[in-house]
Amino acid sequence: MVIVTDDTADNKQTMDNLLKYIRSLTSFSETSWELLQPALTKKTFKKKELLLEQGQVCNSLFYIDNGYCKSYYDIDGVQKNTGFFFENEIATNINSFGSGQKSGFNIVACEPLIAIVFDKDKLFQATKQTHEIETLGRNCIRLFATKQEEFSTLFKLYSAQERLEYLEAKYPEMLQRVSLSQLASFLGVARETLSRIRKRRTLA
Amino acid sequence: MVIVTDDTADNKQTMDNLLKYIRSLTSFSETSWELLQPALTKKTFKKKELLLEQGQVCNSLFYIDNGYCKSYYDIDGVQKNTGFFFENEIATNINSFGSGQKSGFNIVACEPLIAIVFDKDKLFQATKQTHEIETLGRNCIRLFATKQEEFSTLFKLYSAQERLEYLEAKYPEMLQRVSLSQLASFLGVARETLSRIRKRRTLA
DNA sequence: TTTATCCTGTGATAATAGTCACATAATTAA
DNA sequence: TTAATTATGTGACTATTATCACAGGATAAA
Repeated sequence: MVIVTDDTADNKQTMDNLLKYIRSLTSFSETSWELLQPALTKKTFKKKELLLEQGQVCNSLFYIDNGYCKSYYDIDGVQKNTGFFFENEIATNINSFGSGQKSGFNIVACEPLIAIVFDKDKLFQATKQTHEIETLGRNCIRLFATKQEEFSTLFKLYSAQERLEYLEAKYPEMLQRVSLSQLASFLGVARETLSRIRKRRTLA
Repeated sequence: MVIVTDDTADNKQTMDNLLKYIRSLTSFSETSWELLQPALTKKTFKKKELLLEQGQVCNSLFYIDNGYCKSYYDIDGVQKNTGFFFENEIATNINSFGSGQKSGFNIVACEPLIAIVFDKDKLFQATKQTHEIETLGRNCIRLFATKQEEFSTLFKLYSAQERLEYLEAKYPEMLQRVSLSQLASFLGVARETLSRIRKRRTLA
């Protein structure tokens, strides 16, 4: 028995994953998919490799096929994490991408990463061809907005411990894959504090 | 000299404001503007009147022409503010509007409010007619996402005092128009704490 | 394997923020 | 105008979190 595992087959799988993701968001014809192709490039990143660097303009959307990445600000040499992006999510700086302003944060691969990069200019070309691509874009941004709103609300409504419990309930994968110190930064608490909160919870 | 101040003139002014706002976001032809009309209704709200109620599905976008409103969660009878929306902003629950899920929060007029309501179904009809309306929608959501991201980042990067200073620098209008106790909730601190932070700052 | 690096846990202490109580000021309604 | 309501300031005290220091464990690289 021969199992095909060459690059071509891998690429096909990755592209299939993306199409499946897209179709989970909106109806998407074969024609739209063909029109979208010129905007797409498969790309791999090594662990710790930057997808986006602070000070640069973000001209890409990154569909995460495998691995995960995070966004972070560098504040006086300390990394403050603001988001984690796993499989079947889009990572980007939506503000920089949309407005052309410089990005205030970095995006870095936390594991070896397989992504499909959407080129902004080519995507906008494709967008003009069909409503489906435009609708896709709108839905992607809406999901992004919803998530941001969700996390910003977390801080207004809940204590650090409640925020942790929320993530445990709603994003268990994040807890599994992200280290305590990385998560602490995202939750806006010191790692020591998160360690103690976790201990309190396992005792109680 | 006769100054025309009847309803018709008022409506025209409000509509003109909206068109100006739209054209600040994207190019928008007279044709698109005409196509959009069926989706629009001018509406006024009294102070404390609800634009959106928790548990209802949000089927509207509210362009704020005059006055301001806020979004808040009711947690055990206590109002926790999550957003303020002033003139030339769009207030809505983007998640509920986009997904059809019930809203988890309320939106209420904090002053007598003049708004233009976008009806969802009619807006979607209009969206199919021209790319410009779809692009407008995408830009509105992007602005919304950017703002949510900005505020959620605030909590991860800054202390309560730094968050206040950020608002003072970037959204001075909010400080002017929103009372201390309302703002405290938005900043995720007790009103007493915000009062003391403010005192510390005026002394220093 | 061995070293180096990173991650986690924990004590001690300081800083920050929350809660309760109450006085006063400001605003709104009668 | 007066009364009622709402908003703010502040003291006292408690709770939570940050910071520093250091030890031990896990992981990765040589």
